[in-house]
Order: sequence, then structure tokens, then C-alpha cells
Amino acid sequence: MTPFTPPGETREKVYRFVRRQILEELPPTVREVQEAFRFKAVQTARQHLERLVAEGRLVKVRGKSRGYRLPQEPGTLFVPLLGRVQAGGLRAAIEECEGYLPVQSRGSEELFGLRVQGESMTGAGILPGDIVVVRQQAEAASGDIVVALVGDEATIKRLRLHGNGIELHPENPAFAPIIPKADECAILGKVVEVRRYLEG
Amino acid sequence: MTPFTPPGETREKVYRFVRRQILEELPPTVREVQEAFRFKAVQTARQHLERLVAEGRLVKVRGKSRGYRLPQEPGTLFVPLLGRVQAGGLRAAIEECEGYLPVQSRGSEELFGLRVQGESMTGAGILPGDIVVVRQQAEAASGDIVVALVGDEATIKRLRLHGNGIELHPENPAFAPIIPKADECAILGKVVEVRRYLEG
DNA sequence: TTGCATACCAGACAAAAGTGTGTCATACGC
DNA sequence: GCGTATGACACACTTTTGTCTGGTATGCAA
Repeated sequence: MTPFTPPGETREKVYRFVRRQILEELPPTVREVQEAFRFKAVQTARQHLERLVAEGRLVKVRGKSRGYRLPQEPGTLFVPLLGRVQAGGLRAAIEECEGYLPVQSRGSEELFGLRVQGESMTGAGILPGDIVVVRQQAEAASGDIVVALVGDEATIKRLRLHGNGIELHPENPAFAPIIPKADECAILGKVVEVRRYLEG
Repeated sequence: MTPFTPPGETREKVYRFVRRQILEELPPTVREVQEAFRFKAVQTARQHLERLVAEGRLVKVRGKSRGYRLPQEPGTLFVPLLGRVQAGGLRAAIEECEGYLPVQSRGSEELFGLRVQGESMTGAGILPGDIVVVRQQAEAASGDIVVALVGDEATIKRLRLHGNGIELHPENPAFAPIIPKADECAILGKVVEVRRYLEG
């Protein structure tokens, strides 16, 4: 019955199929693999899958439906995209986010996206409408671009530390640096990525 | 028994839970939702889910396990990241890409990422080291930012069409516009997204 | 030959997961 | 009061899905 398929060739195709499904849709069931390859037995699909697991090319959760996954989490997670952040409301803003962004990350970080308003950072290539990806942290190094809560609205500026003093510098000669008192300013996080969507 | 939860509040949480699961892992089963919220009946979870479907906030495939999806597929796919593109070698460059980027896309587009070299587009907020996401297309509209092959290297410029003439304009007063002859220039694609990683 | 590995098939079973009917309690508007 | 909507529960049923035991055929190497 066996129409002589070279060793491993079918399994290679199965791997590509499963990988594609996982990345673009959701993991297939054993029977979906079976049907995709016109196998006449579930077990044939299962053998290939289990083989791929044994080879370390897939991992699976036993017993769970659609339990086949890719081994090294591609580390893509989705972070909330916020329209604006107002005083004290970071957590609230995250709850009521506009949508989600795919971001490559090691996973344990607390990230969020924020839409940029105003032209104060155009010199650093951050334009109005851009989206910045921010890692939540209360402190940052001098020179970092940070999101800080000054007054009752969050702004994006470059941080400068002078001794104990904090300064928030725009990157646009038309704007003046902000030199807040310690209790008037809280650093929400550090900008780790800038994005601009030119369509839609 | 009902401990007075405001109408829709639990469902809102269910929605967030399901959305998060779909984006980061895979769609939950009804019973997984049940357990996550400590419902004592499967049906409670199911009611909320079906409700969300009725409201159009979720879509589902009947009968299939883990059949709940988000309405407009965010469609995250991985596009190749190229270091540089030389004459004629777009396909070759894609083969030898440096890595992959997660991008939100409707899926049928041919995209690639390209690392930016040079300062000719700083005025448009595109700095050296940035990554541009490019949709492959041979033509573009006047005003679009495009990746074009001039001579034997790909460059990023803003496209200007004058009658039948093509001009490639930098966005930096220190650089001069390029006015290539038709056979010296090929448009590889249009820049649809700009990214800048400030760490790593 | 024998043994072994690969590729595939048949049929069954059990767990997981989706679905449906009916009940109960509270809140709200009339 | 009444009727209705909502949120939650209990339980039964069906389908889907994962899992298992056994079998056939081919190629390869000892």
C-alpha cells in the first residue's frame, strides 16, 4: 500500500503545515492534520506529530485539544495600546485600552503602548500619531526617553538627571524643558520602541 | 445566590480574558473560561460567550473545539527582516534574512522588513538603524515613502511623480533629490510602517 | 532469511469539549 | 402585585478529539 514516500518527507510537510497553522490561525487537531493530508487513519497523523515532538520540533500539552505548540515561544505578546494616560490612571487606562500591539519580548516585562500627542519629540524621530512601546518602571537612566506623569497628563520626554534633580527635555527647540519638583512628577516607564503606521 | 454584579461587568471581564487568551495563547474552551472565573456551571461561561457572539464582539465556529475567535482577524504574521538589498536580489535577500518581525496584516500582502542606512529621511522621522516594513509593489502614489532600487543598492525616499517623470526626494536638506531615468530605477515597495528599537 | 525501522491503515475507547433544557434568585419597570 | 431581563446553577446529551491496540506493506542492513 505504501507508495514509497522518502523517509521524513511527509513529516516535513506535516511540520510546515502545523507551524503555519499555529502562527497564523490556531493549532490543528490531530484529525485536521489527518484530513489535510488525506490520511485514512488518525493514527498516521498522530505518529507524525508525536515524532515531531520526540525530535523537539514541536511541544504538546497532553490531553488538551489542539495541544501542539511551537517549542521556543516566538516571544510575541500583545500589549495594550492606550490613547492617553491621565493622573493616577495607568491601570484604568490599561483596562480600557484601544487595542493590542504585537511585540517581541522576553515576556516577563510589563509593557504598554501609547499614542504620541504633540511635537515635542520630533527631534528624536517621534512624531505625533506615532506609537511608543513603554516598559513600566519607576526609574530610568539619564538620557533615556521616558513617559512621565506631570500634572495630570502623561508626556514623553528625554530624562536628564542632575545630581538629585530631574529634568524632562523635549527634542524640539520650540519647547522648553520641564523641571518638575519631585512630588509633581512620576516616571511611568521607559520607551523601548517607536512605531509609525503609514497606512490605515 | 446572585451577589449583585452590575449588568455586563462580568461579561466585560470574560471578554478581556478571552481576547487575551486568543492573542497570546489560543482560544479557551468553554470549561477553561468556567474555571478561570470559578463559575460552578459550564453554562454560565457559555451564556457569556454566546452573548458576546450575539453582540458581535466575538465570532465562533460551531462545534469546533476552541472555536471562539476575534471578529476582525488581527492576523499577525512574521515577515523577513533584511539587512540590505542589492541589485536584483530582493528574493535572494529574503532567503538570507536576519530574522523575522511580527506584523499585523491582513495576510495576503507580501511584506518585508529593511534596516535603514543613512540620514536622508530624518525629516520624516526615519533614522539610521530604524526598521521599515515594506509592502512589495512596483508602483506607488506621489507622496508615498518607497524603497527603490537605484544603481545597485536599495534606498528609502519619498516618491514624487511629475507627469511621467519620477523623482526620489530625501527628507533632509543636506541631501539632493534623485531624478533617475526610467530604466535606472525600480520601485521595490511602499513603506507601511516604521519601527525603532531603543534597546538591544 | 531475520530483524528492524518507516509509513500507513482499521477500529475502538475514553476523555475533552460543545450543546440543550430546565430551574432559581434578584433587579427593574409597569 | 405582575411580567421581563439578567446572572447564575444543575444535569443530561452529543460531538469532537485524544489515545490506544493491533495490523499490513516496504525498504534496508546484519
